[in-house]
Amino acid sequence: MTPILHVDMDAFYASVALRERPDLRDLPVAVGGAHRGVVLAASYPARAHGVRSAMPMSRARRLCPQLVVLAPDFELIGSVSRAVHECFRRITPLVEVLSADEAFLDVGGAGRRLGPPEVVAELVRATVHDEQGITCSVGVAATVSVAKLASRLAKPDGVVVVAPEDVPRMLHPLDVGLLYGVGDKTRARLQRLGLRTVGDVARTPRAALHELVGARQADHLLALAWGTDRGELVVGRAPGFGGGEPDSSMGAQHTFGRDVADRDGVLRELLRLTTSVTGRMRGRDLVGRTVAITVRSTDFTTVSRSRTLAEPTDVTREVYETAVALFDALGPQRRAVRLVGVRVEGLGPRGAVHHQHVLGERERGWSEADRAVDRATRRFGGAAVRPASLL
DNA sequence: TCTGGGGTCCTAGGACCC
DNA sequence: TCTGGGGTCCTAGGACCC
Repeated sequence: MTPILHVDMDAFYASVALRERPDLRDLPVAVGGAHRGVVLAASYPARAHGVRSAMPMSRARRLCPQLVVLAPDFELIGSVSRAVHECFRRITPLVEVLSADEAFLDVGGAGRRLGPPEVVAELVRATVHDEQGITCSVGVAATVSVAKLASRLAKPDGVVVVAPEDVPRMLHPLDVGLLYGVGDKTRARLQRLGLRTVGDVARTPRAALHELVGARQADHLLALAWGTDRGELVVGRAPGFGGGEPDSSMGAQHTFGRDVADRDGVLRELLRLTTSVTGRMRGRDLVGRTVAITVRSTDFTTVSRSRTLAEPTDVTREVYETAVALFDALGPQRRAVRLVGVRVEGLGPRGAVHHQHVLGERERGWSEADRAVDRATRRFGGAAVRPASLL
């Protein structure tokens, strides 16, 4: 059994923002959209007022009227994230990146060089703090899910080590909602049946749990509840954060500042979103076969529709026309639209596509037009070239 | 000014095929 | 002609994670 570290930045987006604004350090700060947005991260003073991430910003402001709201600087966040991942890889090459601010480190090999896991954990924390000026917390355990729980218990700015023999004692009193994969809905379902703690789940017969949440989820929960999930890392992982397999879908969605009642307004946004998605696809030489749209109405009801094409594509025009057809097939909108989204699924490398038929004149023309736009965008920026209807 | 935006995975039914 | 049984693809929705 090799020790695994789970490293998790403390209030990452907020910490990055506060690095630029040290004058706000002791004030309640939230990063997120000021309008119709949610809290992406809350500083610890803000948390003291009950502000949490994923909370609507309007609610956060009610809880804490003096809350300082900052817009996220995604470029800065991305560069700090890459730098932090680099710190990890200097300590061990065995890094599985989970997201911008989280990773697992297998320090079995580094142990010989650097010492026992708790010493390596402190080394990681000191390095990140010295180089990036932000704090993180580290959990140490033999499996990934226990390490992840341990880092949570270590927050903020600490280390928690869980020895294998301590796993049940440490896990079983915890709320089931802390298990990876148990969100609000599953937690409520389990609670209705009297399963409140991890220990309650651990002691439930497999067959009974199968009935409750399905076979797959049941096996998953039992493994987590006993701390017997995987102990090997998938090095790389998380596309965009450090390699790994390409995405299997790419999409974009937008919540309107004010709900939109007219078709043209929705289609304009669909075109903007499609342009962004297919541009990203071409940038990574990916094509996809299934086009999906999401439409959320004023009353928050959300529908999705998808259509699989005969051939994979990265052509803006094709994806857009499919998206419009899917939208129109919904019929006249009875309620104003709050959000629309476009997603292309079933992605694969462009080179691997064998065309069943010779590309028609029309398709080839649009494909070349897209590439010309991409070149111009690279040279002159995104504002330089855009569809006429977006001007 | 209740409820963002980027994803992944699972389920379940129907079509279709052998 | 009392009706199997997989496997795969497609679609819609839902839950979850960061």
